Amino acid sequence: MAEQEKKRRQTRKERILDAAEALFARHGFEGVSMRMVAERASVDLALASYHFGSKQGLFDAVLLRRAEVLNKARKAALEECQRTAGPNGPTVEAIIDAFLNPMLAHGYEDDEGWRHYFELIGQVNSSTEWGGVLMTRYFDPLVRRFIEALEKALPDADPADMYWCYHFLSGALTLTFARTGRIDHLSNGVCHSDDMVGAYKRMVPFVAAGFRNLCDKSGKS
Amino acid sequence: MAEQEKKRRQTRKERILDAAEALFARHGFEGVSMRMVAERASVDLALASYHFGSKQGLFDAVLLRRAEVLNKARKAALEECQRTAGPNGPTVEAIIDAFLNPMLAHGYEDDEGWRHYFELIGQVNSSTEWGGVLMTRYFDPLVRRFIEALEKALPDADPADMYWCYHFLSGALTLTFARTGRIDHLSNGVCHSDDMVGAYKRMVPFVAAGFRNLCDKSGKS
DNA sequence: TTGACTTTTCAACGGTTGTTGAATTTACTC
DNA sequence: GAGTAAATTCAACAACCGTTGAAAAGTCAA
Repeated sequence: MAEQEKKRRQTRKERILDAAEALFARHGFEGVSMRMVAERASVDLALASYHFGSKQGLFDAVLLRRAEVLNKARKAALEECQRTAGPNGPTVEAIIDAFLNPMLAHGYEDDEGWRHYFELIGQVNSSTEWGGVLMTRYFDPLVRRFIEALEKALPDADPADMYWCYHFLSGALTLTFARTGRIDHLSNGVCHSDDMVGAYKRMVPFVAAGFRNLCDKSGKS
Repeated sequence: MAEQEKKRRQTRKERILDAAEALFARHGFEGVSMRMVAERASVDLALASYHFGSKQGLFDAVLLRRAEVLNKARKAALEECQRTAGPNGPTVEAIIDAFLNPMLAHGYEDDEGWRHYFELIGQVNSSTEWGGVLMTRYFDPLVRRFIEALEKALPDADPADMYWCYHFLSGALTLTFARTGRIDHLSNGVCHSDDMVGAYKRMVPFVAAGFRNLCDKSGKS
């Protein structure tokens, strides 16, 4: 009973979040009006302000909602691959896989919400206005734990090299999952933005090779 | 005389372009008003509409202005490295270097205009709204020539692998040159977004190793 | 200086923006 | 059913938006 009531209450609120997510992803923060959100959510204009305080509050709520889910999934994947690893800890590939796989597990096909969310992340991540603060607040704490794991897998790596390598990974990752359609045009249909499995299977060895080349001093001259 | 007059005419027009470039880079297309541009350029509001037709026309002009310069520099660098290469053509590293070096040559330090431009490119590239069409129109024709060169350096590569590798490169590149400040926060000051030389020196071997790992079948099992 | 032209300014248009206070409806407890 | 608080609607605010037509200023050739 209280369940049914809660469902109803969340229905409107989450409809607003879903609508805002889709619109912010496509048009950016300033390109979306509260009226567009309200109309898409089939809701009165004033309701979004009531629930989230302001347009900025709505934007933050959209960003935070799935960040928590994704962080939990990544944390679990990292701990899992650390538990099943040998005495030397997980390999570079296994750590990168634990970082990427949770995104694929939720977002690689039907789920419209996650697709919009990654589209939004792609924009926020490469925005000077918000990229420096929002991404830091939401994702960096866990990212540091992934980098620590990588430092164990690549013992005598220069920390600066390590951070730059992660930065390259971050750029490739967010652009790919944003699914902008660029690769479709460039490749004349040979590759598809929506082929997340194909992208994922190539991204892991690509960045792993990059990490190894820069951060693995043991096998080099 | 006609020179001096032309200087004056271009002064206002280019002041508008510079102002728009800086503002679009930071706040995006919708986040900038013609009044903001006019004020920053110390110019009447109506003048921007007069010179560029519309806000969209101004945006396109900003994007196109330096795209032409960059494309010419890249084209020259590619042809130069092909001319000085051996009979087998240039190496992967040399081709990637020809792609990255022109950006560094202009934008790695003082030049405020180029810094704003790369900041803008970072946003446009990862935008679903414009990334698919604008970047294609302005940059893809030359990108295809770079990919052709890479296909000669990596003869038996799967074209799909090649396009995905370039896509990863594109993501890493645009994010890095956008200088969002993310890596400063993440690394607690160990790395700096403004250290373009450091980023460049690491990016070339990073992506070259990725290309080799995916596209070089000759040396693998 | 006259005349033709481009550039710049001024003022204003209709339309959209985010937010809010008050009124209304809904949900649930006692 | 009365009472309470949350949820939703309505109407309106002042501020800002991009664009434009007409007037003014500037430029240069003849």
